[in-house]
Amino acid sequence: MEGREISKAVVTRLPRYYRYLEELLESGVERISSNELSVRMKVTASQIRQDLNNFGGFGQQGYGYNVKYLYTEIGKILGIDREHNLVIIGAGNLGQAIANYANFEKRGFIIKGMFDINPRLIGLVVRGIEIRGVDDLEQFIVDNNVQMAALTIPKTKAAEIADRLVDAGIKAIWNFARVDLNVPDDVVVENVHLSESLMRLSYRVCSMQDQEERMKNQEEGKHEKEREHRH
Amino acid sequence: MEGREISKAVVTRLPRYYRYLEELLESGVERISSNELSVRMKVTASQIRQDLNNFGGFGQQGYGYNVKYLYTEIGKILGIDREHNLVIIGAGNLGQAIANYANFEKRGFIIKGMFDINPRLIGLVVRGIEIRGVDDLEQFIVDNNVQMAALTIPKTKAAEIADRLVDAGIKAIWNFARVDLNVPDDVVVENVHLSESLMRLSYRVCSMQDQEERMKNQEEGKHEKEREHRH
DNA sequence: TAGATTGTTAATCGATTAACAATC
DNA sequence: TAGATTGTTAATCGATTAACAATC
Repeated sequence: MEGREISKAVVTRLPRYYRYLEELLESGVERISSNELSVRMKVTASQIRQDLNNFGGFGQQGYGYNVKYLYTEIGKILGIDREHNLVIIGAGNLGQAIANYANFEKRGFIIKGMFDINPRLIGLVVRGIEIRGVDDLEQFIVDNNVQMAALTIPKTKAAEIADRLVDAGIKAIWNFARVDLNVPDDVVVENVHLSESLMRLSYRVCSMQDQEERMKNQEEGKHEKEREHRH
Repeated sequence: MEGREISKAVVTRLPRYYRYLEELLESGVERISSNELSVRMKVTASQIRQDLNNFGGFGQQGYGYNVKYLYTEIGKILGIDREHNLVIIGAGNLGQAIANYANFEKRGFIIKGMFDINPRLIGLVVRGIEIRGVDDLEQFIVDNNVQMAALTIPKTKAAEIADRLVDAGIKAIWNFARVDLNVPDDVVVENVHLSESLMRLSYRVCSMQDQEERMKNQEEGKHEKEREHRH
């Protein structure tokens, strides 16, 4: 049962719905139609209804969607209602940034431990969490029932650590290292490749410039022609 | 001319090609066929050829692609061959993580300045860059010919700062704040919504668990039936 | 030349949008 | 009840894959 596979595109959009519903909730909006929401989010109402109906009928004809109810339901779908025990591997700036992001705890992501290879970091305390050496790693994961790991270490060490995490029973890796990890089918990896993100930005700003350049040249070409005509 | 619009999906994949080509280059591989590359990258050879041919014919029949040439050309397409002056707004852990990521400079992204609102951070020096107060912001952007800004501040301040950046002439915003920014058409925004990324991971690990649960139940159901049959 | 592999066209697949009957 | 808006089916659009002629 429940055989339908949810497309990747839909999963990508779910957290964005969640965020907009949170904003609506905070500003005291009780109900919203797919049409109103579509205007705010700059997507089609049709897409919103299609997306939501992958998971069930959360709305009511003639009324729309109850904001609080829909918010809660999407939270359940995303697994935000459960608790996820997390370790952070790599206690550099990025690892610490994640550790300090308080909102994560609010959503059920509990940082159980931080690890690093650098002996100068080991023993330091960030947000009440002691930074440990990676020797402990496997035992710690088992003892603390850790399910997820954020990987904020250089790519050179990432593959090796990922293997150890998987062997220790980790089921989800949030990968910030600049490599694609090879893991078994029952382990999920979510990549945050910051350098790729920055390159996309670079591509887009450059192609925007090129476009403006072309339009300007076109303008000049027109003027050129006009001048020619006058001769 | 050059009127064909490149699809978002293609742009997303380009930096990944770039990364794989870099690896090949580093390991001394001179030439590669779309087929070999497709195996490494776990995509179809057809997709690789289609993607690349959006920008021109970089390969040669019977030979494949010259790794170094293709790497350079994709670099040009991504704008990595040019220099981009960058400021970081928000000098917290995340801002510092970006400032410390040396690779960015290697690819032509030059961090001209860092800014923060927190007076306790102002005056500190990170990687040789002094953290400034935001009063300076507009003047600094103009004086230093800054084109891009990384926004690593809380969502409450993000919209206001984004407006100021745009007014000062910024053309690209790398947005880490948990909001969608409203900017004019000629300004590009690349979002890195970490909380959404983590929720996607959560979704996927939960649906993986559910799936395994279902399979287990199915197994048990089968055994149940077998037991019934024996009676 | 023969073999390999591209560039490109055509076929397929999936995702998005439109439309509307169902129903609150 | 009448009006509004969903849930869902059908139509459209775009992206991916397959196939193959061109050509190195």
